[in-house]
Amino acid sequence: MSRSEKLLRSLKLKTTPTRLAILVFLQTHHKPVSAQTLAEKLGKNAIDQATVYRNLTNLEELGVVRRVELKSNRAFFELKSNKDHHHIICVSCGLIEDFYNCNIDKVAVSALKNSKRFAKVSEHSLELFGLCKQCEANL
Amino acid sequence: MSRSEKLLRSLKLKTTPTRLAILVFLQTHHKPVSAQTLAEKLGKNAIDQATVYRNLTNLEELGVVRRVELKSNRAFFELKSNKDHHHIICVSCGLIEDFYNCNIDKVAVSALKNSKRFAKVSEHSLELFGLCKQCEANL
DNA sequence: TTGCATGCAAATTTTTTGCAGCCAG
DNA sequence: CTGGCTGCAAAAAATTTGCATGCAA
Repeated sequence: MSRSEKLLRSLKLKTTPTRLAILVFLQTHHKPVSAQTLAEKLGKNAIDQATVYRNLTNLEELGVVRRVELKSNRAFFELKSNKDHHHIICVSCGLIEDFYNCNIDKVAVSALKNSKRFAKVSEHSLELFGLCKQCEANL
Repeated sequence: MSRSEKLLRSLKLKTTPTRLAILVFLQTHHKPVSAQTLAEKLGKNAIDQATVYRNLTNLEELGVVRRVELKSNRAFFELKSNKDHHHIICVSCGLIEDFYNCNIDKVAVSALKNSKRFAKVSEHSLELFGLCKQCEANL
């Protein structure tokens, strides 16, 4: 039984080909993917976009998938990993890499200390935007 | 001459009532606003949404306005301030507060150090999500 | 068998674009 | 006067929903 299949079991979701394909794709591509890309790239007999959205939404609610905002009007999705990681994105070519060590705890504590109305921080989003070496060289 | 008017002058944009209204609104409400809200709330004779988007896009390109991602499919916009600030958002009621001290430089330097392909970081996005005291009390 | 999942189509929601007329400079 | 702005309407893009059928458990 594959890793994705086990995951579905543990989530008490049915192991359908579609769902499996989506999970495998996300596990293979270690970077955020748009719903559109998923709908297109999944096999020859493309999977319906509605199904893609439904599945992504489900998996997000179950805490398996994270919705990432990377500028543009599109939403991107990726598997949550145990490591709290973020992205560094090239504004010129769109290259995406992960990075770690965001040191958010200190920031969150300090933010709460300075706030009168907030009680706690449970999540955060953080993306860095810049230039990759190749794009910088071509400027 | 108002503050907004001066700003428009310095940007070499024409001082039209619409543009002025948008800027004044953003300067008054110190928090991110959706294009929809702007289009609705601006005076009795609402301003066309296309115009709102066009202006927001212009102002963003000119570096005056920042597009903020706050979950949901809508984009939010706010004036850029000289201070690099971020938001802490209540996931229950939507309350938004600003916070400062995000200490991004260290994070960026460390991310670049660990990356083989990236040359520099020029921007970043960071939002904290959590619960405000009131919502936590009502849980 | 039974209900969760899927495909298909259509509805929503959000943002962009074309075009003709208007107005600030 | 003139090019940049605007409103209106329509197009495009992104996401969600309804419904009948299909398939995993």
